[in-house]
Amino acid sequence: MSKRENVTADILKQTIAILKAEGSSGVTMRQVANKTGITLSNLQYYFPDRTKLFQAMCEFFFRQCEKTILSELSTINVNDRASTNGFIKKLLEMLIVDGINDYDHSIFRELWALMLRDKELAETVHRFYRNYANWLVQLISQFTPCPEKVVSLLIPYADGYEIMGADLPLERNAIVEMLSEIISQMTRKK
Amino acid sequence: MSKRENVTADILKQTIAILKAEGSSGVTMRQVANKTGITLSNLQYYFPDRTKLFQAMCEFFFRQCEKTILSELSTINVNDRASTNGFIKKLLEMLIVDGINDYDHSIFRELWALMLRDKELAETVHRFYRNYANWLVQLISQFTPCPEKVVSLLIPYADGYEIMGADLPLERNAIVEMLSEIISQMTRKK
DNA sequence: TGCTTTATAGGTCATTTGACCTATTTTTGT
DNA sequence: ACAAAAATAGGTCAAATGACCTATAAAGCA
Repeated sequence: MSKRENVTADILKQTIAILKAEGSSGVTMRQVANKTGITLSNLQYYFPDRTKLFQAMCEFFFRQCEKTILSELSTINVNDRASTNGFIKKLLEMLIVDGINDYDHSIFRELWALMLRDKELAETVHRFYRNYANWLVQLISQFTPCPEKVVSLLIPYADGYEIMGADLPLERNAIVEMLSEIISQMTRKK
Repeated sequence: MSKRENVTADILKQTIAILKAEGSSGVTMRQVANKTGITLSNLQYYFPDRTKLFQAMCEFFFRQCEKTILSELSTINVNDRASTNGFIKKLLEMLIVDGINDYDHSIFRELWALMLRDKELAETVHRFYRNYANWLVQLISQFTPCPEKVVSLLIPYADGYEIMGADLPLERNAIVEMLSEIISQMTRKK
């Protein structure tokens, strides 16, 4: 890896850490430089302005996210690829989590707000979601005849559940059970 | 209404408008004062610091939200309270919308981010969701034997759909149809 | 009417911040 | 080894911001 790649990776990691800890208004050029252990001028050499830093951070974050998702899903494939129900159950256990237990979730919340006023950022986020959806459709298509339906149900639900799942009248277990039933019914019927 | 109530209501409306237009970092004491047409000092007389302004805005916003939801739902009750399917379909049409078409949705995104670092704000948001869920359970209980399941499915899904529904493999119509089927199946089976 | 409370106005101050600018120093390629 | 490019450092500046402070003006009330 070149110097440039190393330093920029360091910068972007620290940027994400600050975004998580202090929110978007906490991400100042000076804060990022300090946390990275470089000078402000040096940071500005790599990222001339704040907007470029944010855009780069966003792309870096999603690349990292994709890795995380892939490695998490590889856990499933080993054990439960045999039965459809087993696979779906594992998938649900993975997707339906409280935001408090999800390290990346705070970053998503920040991006959902930031993308409202930054079209380039918005496009990056939407591109991630489209990739994620397509990729999950492919994965699931071995287990159900209607992968698009399952994915269109699960992804939005998982995002919403991270936000306010703790305030629902049903416990997580009951919800996972419910979704599991819904999906197996979909799979049988079609 | 007393002077105080009038002025504070004006202030909070403008605060929300700025939050929507420019995000949380755009909400400065001076901006709010200007938009409201009062001086900075006068604003600080009503809200001594930024934190108090945010907390008050959040509560004001949710009060306003509850009114909106109630008036929207009163639209349904007149026509379609007769058939369960009709009611559910109308409810879905109302809940499953793209965030871009929902005026309040930007504010929610800001609050989801802000509440990560403000416990008081977080409690206010969670209280809103709990109220909303309880209230929707009550409303739906006339139409289904398992209102908790329906609500636990719909609220998180609606929030998630506003965020990334546009990136799903299925069109909105197909999704509304799918959810409608899921709910009527729930209602029949139990 | 006069007195007290409420409301409004103007100003100051230390800090923070992003964007520049101009040296040096280090690395790279020849 | 040396010229060119890449990287790092230090400093400046104007603008914005939250928090205060003090002085009027308006309203409410005795």
